[in-house]
Amino acid sequence: MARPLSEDKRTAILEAATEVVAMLGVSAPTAKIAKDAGVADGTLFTYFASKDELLNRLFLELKMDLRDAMMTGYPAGKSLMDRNRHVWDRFIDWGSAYPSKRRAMRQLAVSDRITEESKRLVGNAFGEFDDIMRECASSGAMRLQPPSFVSAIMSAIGDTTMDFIAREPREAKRYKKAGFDAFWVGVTG
Amino acid sequence: MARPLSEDKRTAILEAATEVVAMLGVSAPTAKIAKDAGVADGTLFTYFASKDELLNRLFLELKMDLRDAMMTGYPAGKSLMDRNRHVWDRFIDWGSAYPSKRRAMRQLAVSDRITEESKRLVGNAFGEFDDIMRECASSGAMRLQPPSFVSAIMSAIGDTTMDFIAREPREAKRYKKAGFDAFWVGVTG
Amino acid sequence: MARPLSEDKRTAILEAATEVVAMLGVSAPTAKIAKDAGVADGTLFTYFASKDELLNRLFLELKMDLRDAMMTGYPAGKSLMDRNRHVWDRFIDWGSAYPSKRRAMRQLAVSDRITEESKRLVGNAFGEFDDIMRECASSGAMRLQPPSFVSAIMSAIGDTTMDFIAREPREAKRYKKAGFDAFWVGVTG
Amino acid sequence: MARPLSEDKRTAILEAATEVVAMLGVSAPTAKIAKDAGVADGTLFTYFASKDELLNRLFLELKMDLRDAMMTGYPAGKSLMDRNRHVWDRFIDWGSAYPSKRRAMRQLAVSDRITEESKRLVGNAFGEFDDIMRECASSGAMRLQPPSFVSAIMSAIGDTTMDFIAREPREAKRYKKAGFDAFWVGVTG
DNA sequence: AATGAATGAGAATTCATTCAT
DNA sequence: AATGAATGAATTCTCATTCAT
Repeated sequence: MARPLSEDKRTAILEAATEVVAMLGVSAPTAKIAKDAGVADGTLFTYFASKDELLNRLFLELKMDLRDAMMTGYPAGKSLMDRNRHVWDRFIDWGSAYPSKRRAMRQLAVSDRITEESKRLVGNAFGEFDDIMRECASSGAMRLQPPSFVSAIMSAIGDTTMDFIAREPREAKRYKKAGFDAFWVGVTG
Repeated sequence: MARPLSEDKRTAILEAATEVVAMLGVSAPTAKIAKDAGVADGTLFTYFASKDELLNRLFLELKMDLRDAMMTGYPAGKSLMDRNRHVWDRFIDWGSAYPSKRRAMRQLAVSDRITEESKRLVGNAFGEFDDIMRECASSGAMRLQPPSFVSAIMSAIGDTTMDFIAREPREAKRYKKAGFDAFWVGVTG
Repeated sequence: MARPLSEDKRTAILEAATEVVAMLGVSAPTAKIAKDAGVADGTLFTYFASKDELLNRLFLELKMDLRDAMMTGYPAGKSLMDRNRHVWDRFIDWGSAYPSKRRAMRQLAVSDRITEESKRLVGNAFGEFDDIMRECASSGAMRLQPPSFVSAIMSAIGDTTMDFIAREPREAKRYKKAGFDAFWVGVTG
Repeated sequence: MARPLSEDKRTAILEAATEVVAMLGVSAPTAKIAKDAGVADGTLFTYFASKDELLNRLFLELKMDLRDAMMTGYPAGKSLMDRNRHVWDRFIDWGSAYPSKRRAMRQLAVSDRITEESKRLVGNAFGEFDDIMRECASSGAMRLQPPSFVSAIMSAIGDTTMDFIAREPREAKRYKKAGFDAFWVGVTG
């Protein structure tokens, strides 16, 4: 091997892609991504075989990043609500701290370029939340629903909450609490 | 007058656009839309000055269509929950009956081609739901939140619910009820 | 015949074409010409079979208009120089009075859409100037040249003169005289 | 560096553009220019950002080419008439030798796609002729005119002369002399 | 491996002309 | 005859991908 692939370049491409996709959607030109990443147009394709591969990979990395954020410092021994709130808080904080990641993720999620395989992989990676959700929904309105549904509802309310926080950052705390309450009461109540 | 602009053609273009945008996103080629609508490439532009105008108009029409569906048969005199459930049911039914409209609407909603003006118009048109939401949230976790937040949460949970129904149509009834309960309890509980 | 062609409409189209071609060149859209003329897009084609026919006809009309202007009040009995100056003055005055006609004529003249036939017709119509030019060039530098060459030189100097007058209208008189002198001395001197 | 921009390709595009614009005017399709230049459609746009840029650049290059031709071998020490005739001869020879360049230049000159900036640049480049023209016109009919007017008249007579030479190449010598005489006498006489 | 020029298949419009009304 | 909607070929420019250097 003449020169090994550089992890730095790969990361730079993914980071540039995050910004550019957040801004321009999935139709963002690879040339712009390459330029913002500080590499040549062609170089992008030595790291990702095609634009679709880049987008799918980006989707996965963003999702993993979010999952890691949500699980960091997970208070395994604490009460159900504490654990749930931990996940929720990390979720909202991640989205507030990295608005581009969130916007990019959303663009990718509705795009037809994300393969079923990618979605499956993400589903697996988020499987660990199913246990929490199962526990949450052991009684209440969600009692008979699959944990993935509960999980999706949390995600949906979380997204909405982040939208409002993005628009009114000063009310972040209030929305963050209200969103969680709506979810928690709705699911366990 | 020569040939008047044909309402049929306009509708055909919007319907074709709905399908094509649902499938391919906002980057769907106008040529494909025109072809599916059964008109010539150029004809599309006598009905809509540009692709952006078409997309914005489509967004508005879809939103109005949804609003009308939600308000049809609104049981003004009934209990808050009945009225709320009416809106919810119509929302879910609309999304289930017209999956393309729903998918197209979602593509448009995240796209940067929808102008602020369009969003404002939609906001106005959905203003009547604010009153309902305000009433819903007169007590409970959402007590101090703006009605638009409550409304957005209902929309988010509804979307999630429709996703699951689309994937498991046989469980439609169950998801529809569970989604509503999660919302209702979460907001009023 | 149901309704006779209207001379007014024909004239309106030609006048609109003059303005539009002056401004946008021969690639000016027929739709714009029609609109400015106050007629429908299709109507233009009942008066002129094609855009090319319109352009050629316009070219001819403009040239005839110029020729008529140059010959109006021609002082047949006066001296050679007086007659020549008359033609020159009318030429410059016409161009100054109708800058659009002049610009349109120039656009048409360099365009590949004017047929040889049109050019021939114009040549014939300007044939009467050949006699004058022949007389002018009976001695001097132009002695042995065809009158059409002398004529073309007058036209060229005239055009240049009009360009400068258009740019510095206050110096109109000076340029007009200087241009004539250059021509007259150059040809007869 | 990867493949450097090829001066050959750039030149090929400009040469193809010269021919095609001479033949079809400024509305000549870029696809035809690219094809004639032996490059792909898209390649044209890596050398020129837009068609307008290509046209402006072509205009400049043609003008510079003409200026260089006119100044090559300029007999600085010789008499005013000799120097003037030198410029004239080179002018006519250039136009006769490169009829496409001349036609293209004319198309561009009347087109509205040439920017004021381009015209200004050309004006500067031809400024050195002003000195010659000033000297020419130090007495005679043009005594009180700006050198640019004298220069424009030379250009106009030259153009006319070239037109006639193009139509009757056998009389080239005669027209060339007659044209010069008309100019020279007209300006200095 | 890295570069960026080269490619050519689209993409959104435009527009002369036709034709239903 | 007049209208203006309908047509579809043509146009400029973009962009994912390839490949010479």
